[in-house]
Amino acid sequence: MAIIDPADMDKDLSVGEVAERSGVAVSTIHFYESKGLIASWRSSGNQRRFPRDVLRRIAIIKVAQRLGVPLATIAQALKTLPDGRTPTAEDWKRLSAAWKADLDERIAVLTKLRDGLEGCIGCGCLSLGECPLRNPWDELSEDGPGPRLLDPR
Amino acid sequence: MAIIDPADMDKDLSVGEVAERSGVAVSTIHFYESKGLIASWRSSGNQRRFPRDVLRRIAIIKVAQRLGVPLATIAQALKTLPDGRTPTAEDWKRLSAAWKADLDERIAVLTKLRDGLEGCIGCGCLSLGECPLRNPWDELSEDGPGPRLLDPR
DNA sequence: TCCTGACCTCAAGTGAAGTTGAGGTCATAT
DNA sequence: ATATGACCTCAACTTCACTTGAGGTCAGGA
Repeated sequence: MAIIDPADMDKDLSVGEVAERSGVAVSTIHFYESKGLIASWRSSGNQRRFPRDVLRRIAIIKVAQRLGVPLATIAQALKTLPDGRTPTAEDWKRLSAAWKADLDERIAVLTKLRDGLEGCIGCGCLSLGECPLRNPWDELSEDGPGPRLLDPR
Repeated sequence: MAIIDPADMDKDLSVGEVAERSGVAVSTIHFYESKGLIASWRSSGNQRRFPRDVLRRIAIIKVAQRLGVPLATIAQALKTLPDGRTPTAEDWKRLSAAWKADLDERIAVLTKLRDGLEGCIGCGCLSLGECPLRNPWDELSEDGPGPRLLDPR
């Protein structure tokens, strides 16, 4: 396959074409489909055929991942989009605004952590019960009290 | 065992005592030992006995993890500390300063990402090759060019 | 007709940071 | 004497986001 005939521009895409045009591996596309992030129909020979909106969906997935959004959350979000319709700028605005809020919060958490660290570099006590670096509840609280994994990703 | 006899204050600690005083699970202590992050000797009955400096080491491990440092890196750093000697404030200063630099950089990366996102929320193009959100090399470059996982943790 | 390349499925492996479980030992309290 | 609780080892399981591999199908070109 050498040159794309303009008449084919609105044809659906094979998995290899999607891989090439989106920059993700074929296996990743299979994987995303298995997780319900994207959808396809099958050709007569049982091959996947993807509507073109899959490219935009994959773009959204990849950006969201850079923002630190887990795939399961992305899947939720993508389910709010009409099936097979290319996500509009409006859709993107809605999704990305939500993710930006998450990102803002993660930045805030890390910044507080850094400030706490700054104060503690000189101190060095690290005592459980006194050191703000060791006790998440104080100024560094992330998500309210209660037992919680200390994972500030 | 009810009240700690002050005369026992300089005794080595069992794994259960370490767990209680450090706030981590016994299984985690086993795991850290298997990874070389901490060390112990064995009692006559083949039980682990930890020198008291293990508490401070675990404190350092936990703080480093909050900062996002992987265990393998922490292990490297801890190997620069004399065996069995409680890490001094000086030691802590050295280690934490290095980790703070990492943290600063991660905050910087996320901040750039957020700014890029801000610009792109209105745009919505997401095109591979044009959108700064999709192309790590531009203003958002993390670590120089070359193929690289897009994982801004 | 045969070969090649793109595609298919399903299972298993990767790595990080542990957790869980089975089966066994040891010391002490009743 | 026995039961309890703390400890021991080793293997397998967990989650996330994929990748790798084995074995098989299908369409087009020489």
